[in-house]
Amino acid sequence: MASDTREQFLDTAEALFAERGFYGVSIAAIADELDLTKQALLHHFGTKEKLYGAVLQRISDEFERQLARITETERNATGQLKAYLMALTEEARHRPARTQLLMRELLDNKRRAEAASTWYLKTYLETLIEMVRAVQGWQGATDAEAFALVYQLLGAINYYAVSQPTLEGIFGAAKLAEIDEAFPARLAALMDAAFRR
Amino acid sequence: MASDTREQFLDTAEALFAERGFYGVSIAAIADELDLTKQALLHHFGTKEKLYGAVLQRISDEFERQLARITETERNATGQLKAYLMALTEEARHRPARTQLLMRELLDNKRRAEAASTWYLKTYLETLIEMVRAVQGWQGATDAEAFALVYQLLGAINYYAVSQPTLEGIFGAAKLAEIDEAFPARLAALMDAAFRR
DNA sequence: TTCCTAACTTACCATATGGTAGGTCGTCAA
DNA sequence: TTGACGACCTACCATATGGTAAGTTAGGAA
Repeated sequence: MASDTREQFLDTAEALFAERGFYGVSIAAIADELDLTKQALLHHFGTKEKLYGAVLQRISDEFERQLARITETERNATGQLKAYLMALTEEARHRPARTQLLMRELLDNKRRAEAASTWYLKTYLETLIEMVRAVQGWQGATDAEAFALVYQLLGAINYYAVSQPTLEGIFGAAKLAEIDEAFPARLAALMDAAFRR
Repeated sequence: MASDTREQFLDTAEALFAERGFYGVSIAAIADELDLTKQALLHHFGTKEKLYGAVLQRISDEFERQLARITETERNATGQLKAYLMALTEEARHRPARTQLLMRELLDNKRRAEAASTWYLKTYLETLIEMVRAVQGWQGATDAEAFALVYQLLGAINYYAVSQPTLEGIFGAAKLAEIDEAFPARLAALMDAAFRR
């Protein structure tokens, strides 16, 4: 099927870009993975940049869907925020590539500075700030305070997620598994402590 | 002076690698910055990989020195850990390139998987875990718990540091300055909350 | 049957890249 | 004065890369 190939391109591109970064991957390498030529890829996406953009777009869409799903499910604000951040942790653990890619994007963003690459964060962050505001004791917080809180938690989650391979290299798989088990509980504790005011 | 050129190469290499990543920078570009040819660079460092290694090495050395300095200065354990993490925040803010570079290294590490690139983290993390253990109420913590705590705080700090340019793009310089001011206090609060047990 | 289009392919190209080979030149010790 | 050496440079090269040009082929509409 036609759109099937396109989707497969997006999958492999996402995985490879996450692993090696934009400059670390050639379009030929991506195409090879599917036993196609790079011209097939160019046929679908035009340029390498556009392919990369399409990968980000797809992630952004899924992000928004996920956030929406949780705000609908959970009732109270604190629960929502907590549930969302824990879901993010879970997601980051079992699909690390995505988190890696976004971290790279964060790093490269300055140069590739079109507004196009920040959209996915803006509304997302604003939603989270709103959620903090709804937490007991945080109604009066300034934007900056609410942002700082939420960003610190995001940092705790994403930094850890991205470190997995390196940590495995340092401590070994067994030790990492232990840490991996302790992490969510510690995170929950951190969140509770952070919300208290 | 001879070693002066070498040091200058390290400086520019560090800045450029931080900004664009290993594959995003050519050795010619680095040399250009100093009005030298890439052969001058190769003369000093042999290969691009070795240059990169030298950059990391230098950072690692300074890291260790800084950690040592603080463990000597501060007396009680909680104060040490807190002081160190706040210093890290400060450092990350006014020298973001370094933090960026280490974040990239974290991401690329899997592929460039020689032990050589993890050394700088291992002893460093172990020291921090020891410090957590010395905090009141944390003596009985498992390695995994202490690690999780410390890593969550490192994540909060580094993720934020690395996000500066992107955040400026999203919120504008004025808003970012506000956030930047609120951040340390929130971080201190988060740490206090996290230590309490 | 004919025609059009999407989904590819092979050929080709300009440019960039990391690295080698072999110099030049100034400084400093013998 | 000479000779060695470090710090550079010019010339060169094989390879990889993103992208263009010009096909080929299968399938569906007219």
